Amino acid sequence: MNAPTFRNWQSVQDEVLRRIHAREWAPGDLIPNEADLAVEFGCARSTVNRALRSLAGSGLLDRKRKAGTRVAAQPVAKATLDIAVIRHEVEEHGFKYGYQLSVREIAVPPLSVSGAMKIVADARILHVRALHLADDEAYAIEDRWINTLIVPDAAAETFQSVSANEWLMKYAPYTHGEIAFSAMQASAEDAEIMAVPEYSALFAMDRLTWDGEASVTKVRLLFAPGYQLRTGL
Amino acid sequence: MNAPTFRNWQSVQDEVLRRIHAREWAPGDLIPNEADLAVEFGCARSTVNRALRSLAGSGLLDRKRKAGTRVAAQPVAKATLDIAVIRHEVEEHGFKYGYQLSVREIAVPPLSVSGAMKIVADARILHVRALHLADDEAYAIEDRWINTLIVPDAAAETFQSVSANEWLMKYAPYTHGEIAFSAMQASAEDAEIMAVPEYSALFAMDRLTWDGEASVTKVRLLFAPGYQLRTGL
DNA sequence: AAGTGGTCTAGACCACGCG
DNA sequence: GCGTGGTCTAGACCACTTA
Repeated sequence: MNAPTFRNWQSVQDEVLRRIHAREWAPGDLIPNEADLAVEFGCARSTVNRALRSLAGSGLLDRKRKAGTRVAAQPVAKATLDIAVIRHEVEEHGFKYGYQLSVREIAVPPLSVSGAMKIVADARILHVRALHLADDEAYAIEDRWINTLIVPDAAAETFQSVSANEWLMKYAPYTHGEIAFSAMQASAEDAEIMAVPEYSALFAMDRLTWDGEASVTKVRLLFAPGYQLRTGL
Repeated sequence: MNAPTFRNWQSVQDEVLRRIHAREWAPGDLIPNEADLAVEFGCARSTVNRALRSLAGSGLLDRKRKAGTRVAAQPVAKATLDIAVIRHEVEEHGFKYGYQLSVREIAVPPLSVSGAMKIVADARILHVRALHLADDEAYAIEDRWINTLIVPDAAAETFQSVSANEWLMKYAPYTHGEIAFSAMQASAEDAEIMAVPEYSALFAMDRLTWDGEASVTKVRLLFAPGYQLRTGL
């Protein structure tokens, strides 16, 4: 029954997980502090800290100075999604990637776009629409507005062979952004482009990225029916 | 031009971000090793390590032993989603939460379910269907199968006042799981339950959780039209 | 006021994986 | 082989928060 010593932070983490799982530490319970656990586990406090901090990061523990560490009563599952360049996503699934540019214009965006991007309502910026294909079938429609005041280089790009999706990832760094997922009915136009029935349910991903205070780009990706965004828990 | 010293790992991280952003370190570039950076920044190597490890975790750097640290050429954006209990989600938006159980039965699941859960095809397990409401309007339909071999306590729960969604979060720990998001057309039945037009586009979240080798529960949540899953980047 | 987690340090050893 | 990141240690100081 003598505890083996734990030699690395992952084994400490595993042991903590085991105790939570075995209900030795039930949801809501206060667990021993780092110093005590370090003694018990036979390792340095920083090792315990690393393990517990990581678990707190994944939502399983709630930590507060002075108050101590508690097992989360209602663990909020944290799922991490990897949002890659579409071409890579398609090729990783073993399909042939295709790309068709349909619109490239300098235009005044709708108010919903200029408002979200915090640019003056009558500013003319770059608008790009394109279709991404997997094995010659529609994969996703990209509808994007690019703030050419912030990314002037984009104005020189034709986006005929390299998608804006890919180009921006490489040449337009951002400091932060927002992303939203939803389900949308295909418009008549979208349905025709994708060659799917009208009112099909499409998976929508809306992204808005910022460079400091200035918006970089706003994009809506509409994925063909059947698309799934997956990850582990 | 004399470099200020960096006193904590976040300021080191900010400086590294600045350099990447300013293209002093371009995508694909090899950056100095930890020891050198520690000297330059006037801090301990472990501080630099913490900063770089964190950036690698968010996909902005690629690190390999011996090969060193490179700025990611195609940064894969990592978005972290917080999947909370539905009741909390609704209440946080300021709505009144409601819940209606519609089905609670012991039944043989369809093959798609028993297959995914890796249970024998004719096993009878617990099936629950329920509607979650926000301000008396349909918010989400929950359709869930619970492996009562693994979670025997669930068989004693009526789920009449506490949703399975909430109960399981508290009493059925899991070691890992999978989650998938997609868009689906509302079936006639779903549309009626939610009081929305047939074929509306619904946001679907499928989750399957495991306790070691055994499946715990499989759930599909269908969210009413308009639902958005949001997060930062 | 005092206990807790958050972080930094300086040094050390190790595992991986290029060359 | 050997340079790199990955990690551990023992000790220290600090910031936050609760009692």
